[in-house]
Amino acid sequence: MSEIFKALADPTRRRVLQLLRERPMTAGELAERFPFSKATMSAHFAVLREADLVASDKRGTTITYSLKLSVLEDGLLAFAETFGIGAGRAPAAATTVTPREEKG
Amino acid sequence: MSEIFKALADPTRRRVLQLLRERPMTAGELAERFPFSKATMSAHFAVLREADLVASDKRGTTITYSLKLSVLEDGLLAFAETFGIGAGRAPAAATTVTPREEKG
DNA sequence: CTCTTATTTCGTTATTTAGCTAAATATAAA
DNA sequence: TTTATATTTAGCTAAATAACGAAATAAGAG
Repeated sequence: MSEIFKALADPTRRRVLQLLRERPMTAGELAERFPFSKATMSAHFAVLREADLVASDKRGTTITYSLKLSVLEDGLLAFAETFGIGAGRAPAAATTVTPREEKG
Repeated sequence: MSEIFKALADPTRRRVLQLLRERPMTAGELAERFPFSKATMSAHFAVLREADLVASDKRGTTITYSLKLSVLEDGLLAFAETFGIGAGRAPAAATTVTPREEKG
């Protein structure tokens, strides 16, 4: 959960995800759309991979990234539901919050 | 947008929001439910305030925090809709992403 | 005014993050 | 093998973050 939100907290990474929404793209294709070095972009890709928000497919020398929309969707939905937001049946507010640490 | 996700990226802050979902609570009430100093918790509250996810009401010497659920809801929904997630009518993927910086 | 309580702010420290350049790796082509 | 291309990794710096204890602030009680 934290990893997803951390990934989404950076505008560059959000834009990468938006680009991948249109179609899968290689690391280079993505990188040239941003004013940062390829190394910096590679680090951003790593964060997105950590959060499991993208899949990477190595083909020869190029790596193609694609959006794992279902992971993003499930993550956001799961969080939203704990607040009774969105589709969920708005679980009663009485449920005491479990003050447990992440399953990390 | 970044500020909301940054606020949500920390598990302590997510738990604070969950607690506030039940009822408004003072800074002290909230703080005593966590294993951190009041100063540290105060900093977390500041981040939540920055993101406009909580309202603070000063009454005498105590400050009562309450969840601004609509801000959380609108924020998540707005983001989700750009991905065609959830309620939204799934806008066509053809829309080119605007590579603009945050309005911050 | 003084004391106590509630909360924040200040000053410090350790860790993480985002950016860079340069170097390493891996694959394909010649 | 050498060269070129695509990408990541390594090493660095500056800035941000999360934590602490101590000091400051604000307000009510005596």
